[in-house]
Amino acid sequence: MAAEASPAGSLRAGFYARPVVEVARDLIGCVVEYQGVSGVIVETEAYHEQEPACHAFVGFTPRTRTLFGPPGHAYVYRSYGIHALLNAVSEPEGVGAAVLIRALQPLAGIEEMRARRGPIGDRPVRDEDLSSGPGKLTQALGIELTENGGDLSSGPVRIGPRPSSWREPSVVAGTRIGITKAVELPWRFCAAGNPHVSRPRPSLAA
DNA sequence: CATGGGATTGACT
DNA sequence: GTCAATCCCATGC
Repeated sequence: MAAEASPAGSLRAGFYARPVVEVARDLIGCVVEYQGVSGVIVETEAYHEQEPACHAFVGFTPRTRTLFGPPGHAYVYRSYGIHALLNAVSEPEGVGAAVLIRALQPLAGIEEMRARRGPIGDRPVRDEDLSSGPGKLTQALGIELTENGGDLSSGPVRIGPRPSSWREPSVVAGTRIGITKAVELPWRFCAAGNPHVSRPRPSLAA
């Protein structure tokens, strides 16, 4: 389904209140914006409380509180003690599920992203490496744990519909990255052939 | 209260 | 290819 915009330019809450795998696929091509810096989503993964790779698998705890809350809110958590990872809470309230935003194609504020990200060693970060990973994109946008729980249609972190300049992207599915449980589920979605997708690139077509 | 494990990244052999 | 950094929080004693 096409992403429906509200008058304010963000996605409607109902967009997220659907099966999380559908939301993950449909978020490809949508825009994440934070304090004037933005990018088009080119890679996502779905997580659901009924499979063990999802944080919500353990049930309702202080950590998973946001995951069980209303859809259309941000779930931001720290990974490996270093990186903040951004998710969009999905499914109806009471169901623990979210879409991990894994990569963006920079849209606005590219120099600000480069300043936050680089340099690596003595070189500036290449455009295709600015936000080609879940930790990279939150660093590039400046998103931290304080944004956990924010409303994605009215809060500081916003997700809006596909830019009019973008055609509907061709989406490729594959298995999720960096997990040790439920590794077989094909719940990773990427914009086909897009250079801003993280490694490894998938090969299966959806 | 102590321990252990990450939905990652970048540096290094 | 290997490996460490470093924080939150779930789990177990």
